[in-house]
Amino acid sequence: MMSADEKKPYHHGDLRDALLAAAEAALAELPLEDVSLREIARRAGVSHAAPKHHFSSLGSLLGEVAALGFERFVSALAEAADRGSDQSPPARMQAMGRAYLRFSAANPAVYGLMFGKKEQVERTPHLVTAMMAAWSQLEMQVAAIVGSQRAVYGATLVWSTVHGLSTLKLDGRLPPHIDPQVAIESVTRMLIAGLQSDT
Amino acid sequence: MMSADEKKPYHHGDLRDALLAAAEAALAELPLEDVSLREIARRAGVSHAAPKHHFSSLGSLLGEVAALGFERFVSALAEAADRGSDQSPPARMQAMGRAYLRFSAANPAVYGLMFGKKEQVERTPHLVTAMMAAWSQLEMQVAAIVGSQRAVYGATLVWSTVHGLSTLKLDGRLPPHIDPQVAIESVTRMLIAGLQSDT
DNA sequence: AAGATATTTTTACGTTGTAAAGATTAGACG
DNA sequence: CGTCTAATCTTTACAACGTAAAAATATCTT
Repeated sequence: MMSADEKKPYHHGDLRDALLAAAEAALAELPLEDVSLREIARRAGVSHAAPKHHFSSLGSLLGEVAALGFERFVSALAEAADRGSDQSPPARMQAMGRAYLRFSAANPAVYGLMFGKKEQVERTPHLVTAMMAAWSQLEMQVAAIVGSQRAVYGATLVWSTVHGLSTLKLDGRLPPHIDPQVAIESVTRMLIAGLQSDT
Repeated sequence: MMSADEKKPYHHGDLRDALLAAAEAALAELPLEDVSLREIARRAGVSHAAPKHHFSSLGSLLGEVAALGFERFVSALAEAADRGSDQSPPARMQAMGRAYLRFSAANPAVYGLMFGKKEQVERTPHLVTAMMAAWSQLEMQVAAIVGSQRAVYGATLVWSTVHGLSTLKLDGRLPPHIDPQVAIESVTRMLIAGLQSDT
């Protein structure tokens, strides 16, 4: 008995989810370097070695957090695309660009995990499939603009650009006189022009 | 007496440079997470606390390494631009894009430091000025294509894209069927088209 | 030559990730 | 209903880290 989503079925509670939640909370509050296994365990109210039975290492825990991040990420972009489903493909693309930047700004630490800022993030199978889903989503949107032939490198262009802008901003590598909110608009505009010009 | 750039003026040697060299060597051989202060000191043949008098912390040492990296980076791009000084601005731009990717591929760890992959990299004054020099260089090249009016956001587009492609590649976030060597060509081509289309 | 100063080592503390051994409790089975 | 087994959690332990302070050593100045 005792279905998986009820609250305290076991000895202490279903620690696995509690640890993932604690990890996300820690990531939201602390600098990335301070998000340790022991800190996460502390927040979940268990001893520092308790996570061992649910995650073989800190890396596998963070890998799972990154995978969940990718899933929320895909949802956020899909929602943006759906909201503009009556618009032209380029307009949808621009909406997705905005949503992308909004996600990275709202979840800087998780975004960092997703894109490999922390070395020790394990490539969980879950993470790999979530990454692939994100890529497929983008490629489809780009295909609607340039055709499936050129979608691969078109998607590479788009993702590189939006990811680059996000990370430059998050890591403080953008000159101070540049407003990312403004930048994303002009950048996506030029981006789409570049896509369309490619015969 | 004893000018600053002569070799062994002090007690043990000029440790400062030795530490910087040891750090770069360690970065070239070890995963970023294993590049510790103690490991660097070990390689320089001194005790683990010796660096304290030359660098107040690991972060300040790495900050200096990043600054030196930016200087080599600027040189590499400048060389690429100079070699094509008889070509059109767009062709120069493309050459710089190639050089950019080549640098990041040849110095992955230092590149990571330069762009904030490791949290604890201190924003040394030296680092800040080196970063600004890199930005100015790019902005000038872009201005040659789109005019100084639109150079700011044009440069943002270009840097975002090339940085994004570099990091996606270095962090293994690019789908396996994409060849970065090929990608940089088509990406810069579309990029330049996008720049020029922006009226 | 001797004192002052800069440099390096030794020692120490609190932190981390991970492993192994011990305790505790839930679920299965008789 | 009681006992046994296996999963879960805690305790304990170890090697590594960054940083600080104290002790030692060599250099520079006078």
